[in-house]
Amino acid sequence: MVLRFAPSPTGPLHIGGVRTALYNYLLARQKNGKLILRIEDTDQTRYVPGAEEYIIEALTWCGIEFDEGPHIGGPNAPYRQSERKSLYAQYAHLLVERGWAYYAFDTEEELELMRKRFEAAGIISPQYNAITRPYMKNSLTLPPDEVQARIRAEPYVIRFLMPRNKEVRFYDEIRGWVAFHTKELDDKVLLKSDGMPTYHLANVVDDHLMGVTHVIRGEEWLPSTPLHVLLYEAFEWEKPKFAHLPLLLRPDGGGKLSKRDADQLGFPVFPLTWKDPETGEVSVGFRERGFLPEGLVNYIALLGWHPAEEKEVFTLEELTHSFSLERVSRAGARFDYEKARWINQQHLRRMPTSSLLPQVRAAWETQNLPPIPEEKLSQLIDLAKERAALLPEIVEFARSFHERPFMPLEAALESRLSPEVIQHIPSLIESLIHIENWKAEELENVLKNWAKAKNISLSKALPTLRILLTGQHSGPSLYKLMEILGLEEIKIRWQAFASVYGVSRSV
RNA sequence: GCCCCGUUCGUCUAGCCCGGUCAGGACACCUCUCUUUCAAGGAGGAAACAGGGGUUCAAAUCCCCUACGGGGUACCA
Repeated sequence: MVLRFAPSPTGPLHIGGVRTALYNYLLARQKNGKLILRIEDTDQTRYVPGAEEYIIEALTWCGIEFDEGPHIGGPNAPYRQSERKSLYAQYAHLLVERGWAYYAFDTEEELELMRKRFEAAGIISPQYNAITRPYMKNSLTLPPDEVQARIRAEPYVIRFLMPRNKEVRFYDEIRGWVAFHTKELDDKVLLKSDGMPTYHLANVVDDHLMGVTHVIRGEEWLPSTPLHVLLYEAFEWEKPKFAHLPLLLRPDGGGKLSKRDADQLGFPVFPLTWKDPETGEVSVGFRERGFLPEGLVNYIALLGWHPAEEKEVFTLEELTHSFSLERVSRAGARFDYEKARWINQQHLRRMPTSSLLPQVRAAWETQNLPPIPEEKLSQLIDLAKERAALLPEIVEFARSFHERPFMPLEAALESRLSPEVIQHIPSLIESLIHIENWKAEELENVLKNWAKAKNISLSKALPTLRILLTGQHSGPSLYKLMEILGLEEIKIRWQAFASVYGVSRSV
């Protein structure tokens, strides 16, 4: 089983592309097959610098690894179609020889003229086909000697000679039998005037040459599949199996998720942040938003595929075992950011703190936050990961805890303070000093005894204590937080509070 | 316009191929519960077979039509 992912380096890979790559990857791993990355850069006018590197980095981040590709080489090198350019012409000419294709010399203006003329005659969208072909300048209408002269003297394209009236049927692994009629299809250009192949020629030639057995791609390719099927026939090659994945739709369902939606939607559509080299525009990626690759991959796997069991949280490894094309659905799926967050949260909770540590540490440093001991950061991650959906929430929690509360407090926090509780804090500090076993459990005992002794309810005391110690009105267990804070820091924070709020006795 | 693909809770979907369970799960939402708080957790709730015709004792499931949505219709992929 040989599969491939064949993106075009015209910009950042969006999330739909990641899913296509993912499904190819899952199948390749599951069946012990081979996965090839092929760069389809046959349109030189749409080339975007950095796009290829982006694609590779993004897929690598997701954990999608290839067996062959431009970044790692392989027996089928080169893997960029621009570097395979010389290859395609001979195949195009072979088709001409076999009568499946022909030369065409029409200029862009002439094509435009033809369209206008036929439109005026009442044809809705004129194509280069059996009807219009006889009126155009090509090797089927021009005398042979003129054709030869033109081939030598001017640019030309090679077009596929679409059979007049034939039904093309093929089996789609997801949709079942699909049929098209050739009378609806046109004479697609196979080889462009710059010598580059179009996608249609290049993907068929390369898939054949690289031994690809399964073509898994987006649904937008379904309408051109009959052409590809005919090409395999014309070449007398065995065709691969086809599977066309449902599209990833915008949350409103109004079309496929596209690059343009990135900014308006309020959530990323790219795996990594992308800066447009032309406009300088920046689109935030899932990685930068704080998604774990495991979370993102898990979520997008679920868009259009459903596991046989009732389970939703999967590692990449588990996905390779559970995935199957039979359970891919046919209808387009809308991207639900809330659920994506939830899935990510599940992964965050399962992730050992030790593997979260480097990532949090990295974010900590890029934000130039005050130094923090490894041990303490680790303890904070432990507490925070249970309640965070995205990585930055952990960083933010650790930061807000590590930094001393800003005094005076904001009015909203101030209003939650209980003066009665504050009166008794000095005596609490006194008790804390005598604790031998500085652990959350012991702190809980001491606090409870203190509250009892002072005849104040815990539900009144704890919020006030939390605010003056952490500057937050909610968060993880206060006992645990106090354990991490330590006696000295608690004293310091209490003093800072007391000096601003004028509590007479301080410790 | 034409061609192709699609249509089950707000969303992702199970069930459809091989007609017959209160149409199941998850996210989000609501209620209760636990908790010092916010989350998380636990319990419960509301919520869908696009419409119309057939076929059948029986249809979400098979057939046809309609509507709606999407994709394609380039010397773009």
